[in-house]
Amino acid sequence: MPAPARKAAHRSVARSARARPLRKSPQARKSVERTVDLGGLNEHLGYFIRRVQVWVFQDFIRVLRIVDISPAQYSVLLVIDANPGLSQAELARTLGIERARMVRVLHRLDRRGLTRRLRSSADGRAHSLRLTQKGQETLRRAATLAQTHEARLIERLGAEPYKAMRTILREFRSMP
Amino acid sequence: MPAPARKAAHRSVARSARARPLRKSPQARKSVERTVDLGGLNEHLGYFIRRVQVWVFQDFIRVLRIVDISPAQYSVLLVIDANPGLSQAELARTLGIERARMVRVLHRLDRRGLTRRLRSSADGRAHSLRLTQKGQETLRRAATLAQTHEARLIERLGAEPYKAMRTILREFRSMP
DNA sequence: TATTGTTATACTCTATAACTATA
DNA sequence: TATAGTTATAGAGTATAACAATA
Repeated sequence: MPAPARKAAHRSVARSARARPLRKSPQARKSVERTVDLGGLNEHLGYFIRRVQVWVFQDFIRVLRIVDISPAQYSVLLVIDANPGLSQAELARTLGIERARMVRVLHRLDRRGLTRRLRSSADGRAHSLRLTQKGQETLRRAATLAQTHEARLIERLGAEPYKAMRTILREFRSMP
Repeated sequence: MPAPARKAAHRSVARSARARPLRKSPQARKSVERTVDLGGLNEHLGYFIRRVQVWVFQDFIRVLRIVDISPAQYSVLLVIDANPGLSQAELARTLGIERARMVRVLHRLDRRGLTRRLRSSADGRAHSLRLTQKGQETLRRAATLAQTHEARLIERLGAEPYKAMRTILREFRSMP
């Protein structure tokens, strides 16, 4: 359910300190550039959650570019793989993606030959979702790359903080 | 730098268990609806980070609807307030928002009379950003509401996990 | 009546390229 | 040559409403 990004762009905050003449103007404005104060933002966890989340998506997209699978597509493939035959509505509710949005996501995966939509035998309205052979192969390749991404996240957060966040957030997920 | 949402929509995963006849079809498909397996997604912290982040934005937007301030706008107001006179480029880099995107954000805040863009005396190219009187008042009201949101997040995560994540993520932020 | 898949509309956000005016 | 502000464009995501077929 993410917002893919094409390229790593955002960097901000900590810019690589580059040596420069550093003119002594009244406020020495230029030298301040690297130390902008976040102000009250420091008191909002949501801001920092957003920053990590953006980093995660950018890294994920970069690492999985070879297979051209976005975070949203990856989540869809994994859930179909784990629940063959489930419907679009079930899938959408599970991942928190709008039903209307899911239609396009699946259209695209179908066009690429990664998924199939069969008429459900139990419910005439519903589609029964499956991965194709190619879909399973692509998922396998994607999963390997996704592990690389995960390793980078662990390295970046530190093993202990990573485990701590895992415990905390998997709990959060199941809440009402 | 967020993606505002109009209304709380996403719910998914844990649906309020509703009593139902529960027909005993071969796979009892319907009863499965509430227990769709996330599969390999369980091994990706990024997925859970994304879910909390979405919750945070939705809650923030809902709580601050009275003042009509989005997460992105709020972050912009806070940073300008803490660094009066900074330029658009500095602001954009600090928050990880594209320079081009920042133009529109500030246009809108200017139109609402919350911010001002003055010509910088030090650099003829740059704008010197300030909050107006109205901007400061709006920020004050927004900050009060944002504290309400923060309290909800703490309640939702638990005080200890909240503090733990705060420590972890504020560290993450300053990394290269 | 409610749900499923679908189409359509409006808006936000990201990424990119290009232009101008300054430095 | 590089940077600041700007405009424009393409694509993805979100929120909503509405519709036909089916339950």
